[in-house]
Formats: sequence, C-alpha cells, structure tokens
Amino acid sequence: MEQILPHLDSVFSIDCVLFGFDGKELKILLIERNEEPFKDWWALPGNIVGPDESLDQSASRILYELTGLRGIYMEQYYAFGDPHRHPQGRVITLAYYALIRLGGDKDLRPISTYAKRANWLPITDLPKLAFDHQKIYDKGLEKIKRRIKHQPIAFELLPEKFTLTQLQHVYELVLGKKLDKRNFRKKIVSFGVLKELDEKQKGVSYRAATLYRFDKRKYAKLFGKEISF
Amino acid sequence: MEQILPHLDSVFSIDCVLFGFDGKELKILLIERNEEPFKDWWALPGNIVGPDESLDQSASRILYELTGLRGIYMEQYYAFGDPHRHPQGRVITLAYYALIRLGGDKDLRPISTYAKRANWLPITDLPKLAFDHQKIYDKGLEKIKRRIKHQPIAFELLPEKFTLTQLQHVYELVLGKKLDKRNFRKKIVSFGVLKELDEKQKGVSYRAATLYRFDKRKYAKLFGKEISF
DNA sequence: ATATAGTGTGTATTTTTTACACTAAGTAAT
DNA sequence: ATTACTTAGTGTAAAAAATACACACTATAT
Repeated sequence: MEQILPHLDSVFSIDCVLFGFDGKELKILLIERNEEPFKDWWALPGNIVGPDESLDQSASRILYELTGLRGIYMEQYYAFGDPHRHPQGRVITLAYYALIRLGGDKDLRPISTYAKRANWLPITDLPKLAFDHQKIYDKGLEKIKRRIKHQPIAFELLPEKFTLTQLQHVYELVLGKKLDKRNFRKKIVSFGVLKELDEKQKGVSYRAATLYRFDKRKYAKLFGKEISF
Repeated sequence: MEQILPHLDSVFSIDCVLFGFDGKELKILLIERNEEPFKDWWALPGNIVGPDESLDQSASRILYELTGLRGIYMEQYYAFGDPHRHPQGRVITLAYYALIRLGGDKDLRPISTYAKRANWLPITDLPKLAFDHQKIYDKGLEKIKRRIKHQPIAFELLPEKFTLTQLQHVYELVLGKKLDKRNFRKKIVSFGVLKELDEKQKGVSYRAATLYRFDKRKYAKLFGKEISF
C-alpha cells in the first residue's frame, strides 16, 4: 500500500495505568526511566504504536512486554495531546487502564531496556511523575471510580475465587469510602452475577468465609440493564 | 525544537459527530466527499491535527471551519485506530462530539473545498458512511445517551430560553423513549439547575409555557454530586 | 475451656421512583 | 361572547430502593 497522505512529524503512543491489588492496597505500575528526558524519574509504562497494530492490540502488546500478563481487561479512556507535553516533539498519547490482581506468587517479568526498573507503588504515596503522567493517572483513577459503579470491573482485581469481604474491600479502596457490610452484600448479591461456591476460604485463623465467583454468563444475560452503586 | 523522536508514517486526525436539534428532530452534520477515496460518499467532518494545536483546540478549529460556530461544548470520546480503517495509509482518528442548537435563522457557513456540500441529516435516516464513520457515529450516540443521564448536556441542544416540554422532548429523542411528563418535571426541577423566568413562550397558538434557563452557577455548586436520569 | 477475630444475617425507616388524569390558560374560529 | 381546540401545569398513593443499625455464630489458636 502506498503512502499518499501528508507527512507529519507526529508520534502516537500508548500509556498504561495498571492498577494492581494485592489484597491490601491499590497500587500502580511505574517504571524508573533510564533515558532523557526525565532520566531517573518515575513514569507510566508506555510505548509507541506499531504501524500494523490496532490500538487495543498495541495496548495488549505493551502490557505483555512490561508485565508478561495476557488476557487482561483493558480499555482506552483518554487521549492527551498538548503540543508541549513531550519536550522533544509532538507526541500524542492514548491512555489505557488495566486492572490486575497481584499474586504474591508469580512476579512480573523484567522490563525492557528503556527502564531501570519497574515497581508497583501504592497510590496513596506516589512520587512525582515524568511528563504529564500525573494528569494521566488522575484521569484514570477518576475513570475507574465511575466505571466500578456501573460495570463489573472490580472482579479483575481479585482472584477467581474471592470472599464478599474482599470484594467490599476493593470497592471501598477504589471509591475511597467505607460501605455498610449488610447493605453491600444485599446489593451485590441482588445483581445476580455472583455464583456462591461450595467452598470456604483456607488458611485463616478465624471462621472461614464462603468463596464466590463472578458469573460471566449471568452477567451477559443482564446486558443492557444497568448496575449501579 | 529539534525533532529527535523516531519518524513514523502515521497521521492523526479528528472526526466530529455534531448533533443538532432543530426543535423537532435530532440530526448530524455530514459532508459529501469531493475526493477519493470514498468520492461522493457521505462522511463525518474531520481534519488533521495541526502541529501546534492541542487536541481540543484542533477540534474547535475544525468545528469552526466547517460550521462557523464557536464556543460549543465539545468532548473527545474515543480513538479509532484500526490499521486499515483508511485505505491509503495509517490514520488514527480521535472522535469528538458536539451538541448544537440549530437555529432556522442563521445558516451554516459554506464548507471548505474537500467537500461538495454539507448537510444536516436526521439520524433516523442516515446514508451509508465513508470509512468506519458509521462505527464512530454509533459510539458517539451511545456516549451521549449515557452522558445525558448524568451531565447537563441537553441544554446545549436548546436555545438559551426553553420550555420544560422542549427539554423533555430532547431527552426523549436522545434516550429513544417516552418519559412521563409529571415525573420528568419533578425530577429536573429537583436538581435545582434551572432558573424559572418571568417570561412566557411567544408565537404559539395555545397557552404559552413558562420559559426556563440553565443556571450554570447553581450547577457549579452541585459539582461532585451526581445527577441521574 | 476460653479468648479472639472475622462471618453472616433482618428489620424498621426514609427516600426515591413509578403510575396515573384532570383542570387551567391561551388562541382561533364562528 | 361562545365554543372548540391545544398544550401547560399540577398531586397523590403505591411500590421499590436505600439507609441505618447490632448481635449471635464459627473456626482457630492457646
């Protein structure tokens, strides 16, 4: 295919806000840059979109390269294109978020060369970020706050089998407020998207809670109806 | 500023879904293309982002060039980047929507050269669209359906002074369903963002309705609280 | 046996949503 | 001025949803 469109010196990239939950805290994945500009600063992982990739494919590839993870629910949420957001030229970037359960078990793959290291940092105590990445992160958090009220994204942060208390904990962290235990359970169960398992939590030194699983089938049937928190 | 970033043959554009309301129907602005590809097809108005423009600035410029309108509430909602969405090369496009009151009085400016003509066409009877513009439009409609439930965007489609019946009409058109008159009024008034004027509708051959105005001040105070339809 | 820590449950109250129909006011025609 | 016509404007009762709130149960550890 011949390129006959006008040539412009612009670069198009994707930056990812990866929210992770380890059972206690909400964290995001940051890399420490190894190159100018912003050498030694923390930044969101991102990369340039390849010529033959769709945007979602590109986002998945970037996520995979940075974490080794596949099959994660990811969604674009905003394009940032201030002409001066990158000191070395015009870079328009599309932000994606992903929600990831952090297993203490398997660690993340090492990161590609452009970063010294990568780390999951708690969102309650973030360093200064490179470029306009603070803005990108802020908008991402805002986005998932809205979205968790209407879409079943909380489950992405939890293991396949989870307790209602763990689920409530995720909602409380994302929304940034306490919820009433009884009302939370009443509501979440009434949506009818949870399957109660014949199985209990293990390894706790107190009464073990019942485990649940998110039931994608039931959710698919609900489609169109609105969930609301 | 020196360009030291890698060069990629990609073009970044903005396409606009301009929803217009003439008091009766919802319409969108389409242009009839004068050039290949898709010569003679209807398409969404769009253009390439300039090197020194922010995205919002670019969208405003494009809207202005196409319609002569300024100061319209516009918002980006999705980036479309399938590698083959444009037959002549890689074009990633960012979609914006705008909501516009169509005054029968002043007409839109003539459009720039790349289009034969521009027309407001009712969304109930759209022609086949060029590129992936049907998809872009669909997503745009979906977006404003959601947004009109939570944000005061309906007012953008109406003149500054409007009646409650007109407002209800807009909601019904966008949401695609009938609403109960008394409940609608109760709810919309309870949000406290309308100012009742000492003025009545004119030129109607029946009882004139009271005019209202959207009160931006009151709305600003509500910020953070959620409106919900 | 006992202490401990989190699980799991019900009800009464308030608020919000829904369904529903007639009178009032102005205009136009006779 | 009477009448016919068209839309404006209003209230209430019933149902559903949201909220506030406290204690007994159960598994484990000592």
